[in-house]
Amino acid sequence: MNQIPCPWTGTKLALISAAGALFAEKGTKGTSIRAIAEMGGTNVAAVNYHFGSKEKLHLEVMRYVLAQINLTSPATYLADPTWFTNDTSKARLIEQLVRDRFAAYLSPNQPAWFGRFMVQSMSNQTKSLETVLRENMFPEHEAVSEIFCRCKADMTKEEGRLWAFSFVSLVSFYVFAEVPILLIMDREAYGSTFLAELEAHVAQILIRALGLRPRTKSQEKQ
Amino acid sequence: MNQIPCPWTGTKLALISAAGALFAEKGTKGTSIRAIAEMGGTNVAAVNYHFGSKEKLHLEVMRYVLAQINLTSPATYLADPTWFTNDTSKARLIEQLVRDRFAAYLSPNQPAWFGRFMVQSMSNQTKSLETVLRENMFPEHEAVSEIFCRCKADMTKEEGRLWAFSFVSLVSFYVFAEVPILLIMDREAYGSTFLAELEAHVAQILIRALGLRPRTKSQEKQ
DNA sequence: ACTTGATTCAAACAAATGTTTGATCTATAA
DNA sequence: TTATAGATCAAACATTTGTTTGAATCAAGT
Repeated sequence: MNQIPCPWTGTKLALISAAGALFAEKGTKGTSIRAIAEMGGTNVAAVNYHFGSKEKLHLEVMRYVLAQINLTSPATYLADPTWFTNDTSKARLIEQLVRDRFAAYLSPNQPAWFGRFMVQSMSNQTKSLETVLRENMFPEHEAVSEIFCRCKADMTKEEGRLWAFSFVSLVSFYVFAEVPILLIMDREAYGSTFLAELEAHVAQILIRALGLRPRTKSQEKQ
Repeated sequence: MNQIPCPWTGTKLALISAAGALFAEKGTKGTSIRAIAEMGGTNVAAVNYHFGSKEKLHLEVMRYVLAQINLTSPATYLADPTWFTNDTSKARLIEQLVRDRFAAYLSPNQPAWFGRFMVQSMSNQTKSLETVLRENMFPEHEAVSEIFCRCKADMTKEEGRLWAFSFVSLVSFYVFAEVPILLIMDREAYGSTFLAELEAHVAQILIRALGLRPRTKSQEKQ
């Protein structure tokens, strides 16, 4: 059978997976190269051989995660003007954006450490972070801003950016504050029905705040 | 002159301040006791003498920050039923809540490391975190939930908790993602006028999402 | 079989880590 | 002054850290 071309295979992939899981749990500083090597089923020297250093491995894990989550690019929606023809359609787009994010970072289909790893990486100022921000996050954020600009009349570019921040914050909070949230809600983990509730809640806030005409009762039921 | 009673003085205070600033920047694991001692103007042994261990110092810094930010307890607003008499008043309460949070974590009056330190502490699961959560954050969150319950008809306790999460997320994102945000907005730091814009933006989202009657144009001008 | 280049490994390296020790300093009270 | 308890300090402790080294192993090509 044909092999899907993937830049991460064998030992490199094993190290990235191990490092990702450990970085997510204990932080970059908190996990040793020895722990990574052991979980990856290889030797202490492997990390420096394959990646050059611990920090370069960290950068590679970030790239790997961003490639794997395969978030539908907001620019895709932007290219289809039919989304912006009426309020109902705009509302559906917002729901879709929220659904995409939840799927990317909180879906049970994803390795559990994806979300926490990104949060850990975001909250520490490193060169790796700035690199990844410029490569991936900035263009994505601009696209989301543009979407919000088109969803509400008289919205400036700058206001659009603030809406994009609010959008991201509402979703990523459930990754960032997973521990306190689960403690407060008295749950072991995010279940799929709970995630669906959260998704609906977040989408509703944005849709109403944007002043998009809410769907009728019958549509809501469906 | 009378001295205000404060459990943190002298060397202990110097160590807490130094540790807080360093923890905020580099994380708990990323800062050494030696660095803390040097910045605190004392010796390496001081940390273990005054606090017992690095982790106990971390817990003490959390307690210190929560005591210093002196966030107006949401329970205070809850105790005054006049807030909930009409939509305009409810909207003012939401604005007040947002203002309180911004003042607590992003105001230039506060040491710059307060916010980043709390974010760092929240995103790593430690015993210290769980202790502080139970001591301070849980009751506070319950109060915020209750406020939201009273701001919108037919809101269940569980829905109120989700609203409280959304409220906290919208504000704390500007602390958590300070680095990316400043890069995107092309600024050196949060200025007071920019903070005012953010405050207004967040408050507006919540007020509109709650369906509270927006104030009239003349009131907005004022 | 031999060569070559890439990969793996055990061992060692220097530097940095959190913590402990025992002496020294300081201030208060007898 | 002397005694005492608390605070500070330089030094040392045992681990752990990221990284390097050089030999061993493997796979593929000639």
